[in-house]
Amino acid sequence: MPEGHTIYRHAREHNRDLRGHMVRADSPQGRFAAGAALIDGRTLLRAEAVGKHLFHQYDGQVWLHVHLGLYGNWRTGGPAMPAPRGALRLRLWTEQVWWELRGATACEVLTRPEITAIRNRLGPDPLRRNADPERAYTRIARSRAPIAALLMDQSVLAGVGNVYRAELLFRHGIDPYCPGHEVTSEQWSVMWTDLVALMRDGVRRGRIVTTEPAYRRRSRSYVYRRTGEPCLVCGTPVQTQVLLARNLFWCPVCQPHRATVIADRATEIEDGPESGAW
DNA sequence: GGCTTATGCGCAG
DNA sequence: TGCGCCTAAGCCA
Repeated sequence: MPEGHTIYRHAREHNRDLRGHMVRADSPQGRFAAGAALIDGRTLLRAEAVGKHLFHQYDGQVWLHVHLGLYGNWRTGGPAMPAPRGALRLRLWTEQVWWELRGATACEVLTRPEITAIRNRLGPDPLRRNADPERAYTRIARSRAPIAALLMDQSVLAGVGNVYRAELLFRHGIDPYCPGHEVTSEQWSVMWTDLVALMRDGVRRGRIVTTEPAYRRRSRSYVYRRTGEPCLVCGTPVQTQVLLARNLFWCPVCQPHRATVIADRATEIEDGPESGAW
């Protein structure tokens, strides 16, 4: 599931497999033929994830930008490369390994200024060590938009998708419709710390798991895609509503309207007997 | 095997 | 606001 943790893993694996190697590239589907021709035969200097964006830097000032969108996916294997199947947008390979890209929203060769422009429009990425949570909070604190919408806005926060959004709000007892400016600095600080831990855990596992161990056998998530099912904590049916064309999931009891209760719940979770697992 | 739904985002209008 | 992307997991038969 391509939220930030997935892209971060891809970048890490591309560095492991391709960095420092002369990389062959083609586009059996033909849609990226010109771009693949530009990459073919160059050495990968570095792969890097920023939010949900993946960048490859090749020698000769050639940059590849990939955004998986909803359907995109990478597959890998090697050394023998299989015959092309389906709409295969891009293949990258060396003597030892191959990578296949299908269904991506964006797959393009860009110039350095274009790469910089993409990076500049992204908010802080919780998976990056130097990320500044205050940059996100500045946007949140001056917005009347629902916090659920702000968390998905990649210019506020980079790498968070629908799953982390829903689960983070549940874990902190926050009503998804709480306006950004009602979220206090203290609350944001706790949420950010939790989000960093959740996303790092996602990188480690290769999947999103947000429930505490006590609930984990019943579900990997508290509310995401659990419409109508009982809330793991209080039993109330999980609610769904479409917000900005995306499904929003929440528990109306555990996520009361606004601030006061939030601190209590966050503490409860952090002090839980199983919290060491994070 | 078929059907439904989905993690995202840019674009048309 | 709704569509296109065109894959894959999860579900049902």
